[in-house]
Amino acid sequence: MSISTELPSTHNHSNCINAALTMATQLCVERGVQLTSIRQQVLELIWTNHHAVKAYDLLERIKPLQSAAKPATIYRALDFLMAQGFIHRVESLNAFIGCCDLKTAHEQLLLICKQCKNVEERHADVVMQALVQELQNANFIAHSKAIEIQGICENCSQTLNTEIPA
Amino acid sequence: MSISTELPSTHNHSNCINAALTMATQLCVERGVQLTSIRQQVLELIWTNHHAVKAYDLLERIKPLQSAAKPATIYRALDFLMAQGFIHRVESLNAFIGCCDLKTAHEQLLLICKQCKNVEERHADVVMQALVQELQNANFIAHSKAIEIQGICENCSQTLNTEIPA
DNA sequence: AATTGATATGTTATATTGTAACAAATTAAC
DNA sequence: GTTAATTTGTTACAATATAACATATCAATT
Repeated sequence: MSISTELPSTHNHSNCINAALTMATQLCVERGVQLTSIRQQVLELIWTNHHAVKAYDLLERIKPLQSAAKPATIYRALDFLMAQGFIHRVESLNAFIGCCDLKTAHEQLLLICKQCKNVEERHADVVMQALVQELQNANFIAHSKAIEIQGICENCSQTLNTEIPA
Repeated sequence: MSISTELPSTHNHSNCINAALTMATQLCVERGVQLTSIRQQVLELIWTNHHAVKAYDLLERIKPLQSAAKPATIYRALDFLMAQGFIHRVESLNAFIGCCDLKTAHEQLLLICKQCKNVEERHADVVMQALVQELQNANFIAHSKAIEIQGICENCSQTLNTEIPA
């Protein structure tokens, strides 16, 4: 049995990378902050695919480019990218993904596929509105919201279904 | 300025502890699994209050009772207690809390107060229903759901409001 | 161009969180 | 009582993250 570890073939990933980098560059100019080469390299490495990436994997991957890189190098870049909203931390994986929606910067739903490791970010406005209402009911002042769902994505469950004989 | 780190005075915490231990004991009998003394002690230590507790803090706290305790001692007990649904892992804190709702065992909303460190578990049925619908829309098969909100709880924001002069 | 202040990076060391692997002990079932 | 399964002890280490301080870079002003 083969297992899908890819996104649908309709997905042209270079579009994702280009859009993210262009947008980040533009926003940094607007905000008067510096997208230094280390920060840009880390952002590009995170955007290698739609998997969540671990800090120490980033460290290994950046070493050919930045031979002096140490853990702090990566964590500082990650802190910057998170502060700017360019990436998300996936709490349940201790890992990081690129943010797919830099314009609205809503906090969103993360669908984490255990099979292919892709993480999909969804708007889920209905869920978010219900959540905001519930937080009001609780008189809770939210600073950050993380909704992380672990399971099997559509693509993987279809692949499994069609490849396992009855 | 004083800062509240307590629950409202209406809260009688020994009720929480007793209920949790009684229920856990009963469920272990029903399920034919062993609530050994280590496991029970860890569960009690988690229920010391409504804060999320870190594994290594539990290790320090259990040492007077179990002098041979090592990290694995704690992590095994935590694994057991999670498998039985007696505790939750708080992903965004790398910490653990007692589950307040052993009967229904719904996955719930965690409200994490940065001020007093208490973690409140809420049913939030509307949110959960919206979430289930959204997951159906996405054709995502969920195995676990974590909704973790960081912020300031009702009690702390009231305390702050009344104690900071205008 | 030199000075300054702010920001970013280099570097070392260490803290924190979590697991693997195998031996020994305990418990439950026969 | 013997056996099989489960639990615990123990050692070692892997993986994740931060503290602290030195150095370098950059941009704005003298």
